[in-house]
Amino acid sequence: MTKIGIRYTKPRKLIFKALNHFSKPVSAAEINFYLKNKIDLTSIYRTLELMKKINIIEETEFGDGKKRYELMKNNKHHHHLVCENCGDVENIEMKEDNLLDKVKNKSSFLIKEHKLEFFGLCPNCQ
Amino acid sequence: MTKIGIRYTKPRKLIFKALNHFSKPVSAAEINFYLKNKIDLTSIYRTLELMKKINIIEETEFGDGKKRYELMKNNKHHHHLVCENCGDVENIEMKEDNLLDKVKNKSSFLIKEHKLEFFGLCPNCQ
DNA sequence: TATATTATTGCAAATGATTTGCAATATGTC
DNA sequence: GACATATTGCAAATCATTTGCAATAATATA
Repeated sequence: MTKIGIRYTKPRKLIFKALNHFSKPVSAAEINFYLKNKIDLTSIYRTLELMKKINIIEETEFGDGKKRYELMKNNKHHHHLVCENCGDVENIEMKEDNLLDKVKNKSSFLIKEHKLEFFGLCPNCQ
Repeated sequence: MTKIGIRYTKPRKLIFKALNHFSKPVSAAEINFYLKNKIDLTSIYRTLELMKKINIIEETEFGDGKKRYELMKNNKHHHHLVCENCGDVENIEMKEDNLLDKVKNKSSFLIKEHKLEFFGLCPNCQ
């Protein structure tokens, strides 16, 4: 009997490399462009889906109808500042335990994750 | 010379009524369904666009690829708890000045707005 | 009140992101 | 290296949203 498992293939390596290259959330199309079309968009989508499932990337949405993905470096979750003018993104980390505790007290939901994004103007665009 | 202006038409009244009926963010399709197809989807999209522009509704995304809209009651902005199982949504308000101040200090972005959403399981689905 | 002027609507078709089916290919195991 | 299975690329489908345009509705003015 042959073992089954997830394979670390050439396309997946490239997509991982691409994600690693960016330090901000990127769309499937951006990865595709960065990889010069070497990998089919479909495979990029499927790989991202997989990476999301095994929890090595995080998905974000900035409101323009495309999903963006980002490697979850050292398992630390962070938030984003998005420039409404040029689209530039800055990462931001913060202690948010207080906030989370507050919400957990207020609500009877069992909270698993949260998303916090800020929108405004980057230094260049102000 | 004829004056120009925004018209408060029948379709717009209905869409407003629909938004008012829901106490959570709803998609264009949900509004359309609620209004029993009386108003064309296109017009719903255009009206939502307009309402967003004149700042009477807020747009949210819960990560399933649809935009949702919600009336901005008494100008108070709030956040959401989304059940990952049944899709139910609970509104939540909180004092977040501390948080905002912190971010403003940490970053050189000029922050205009932010979105904060929580995901987990509602009481029924736990 | 009728008419003129401009805004808005509905329909059909276009677009853009993402997904699905499937045969061809690459991987890892024995 | 041969085999079993996972993965890929391509074409086509799907889903949300947008656009063009001629028909219609709303409002100001005669």
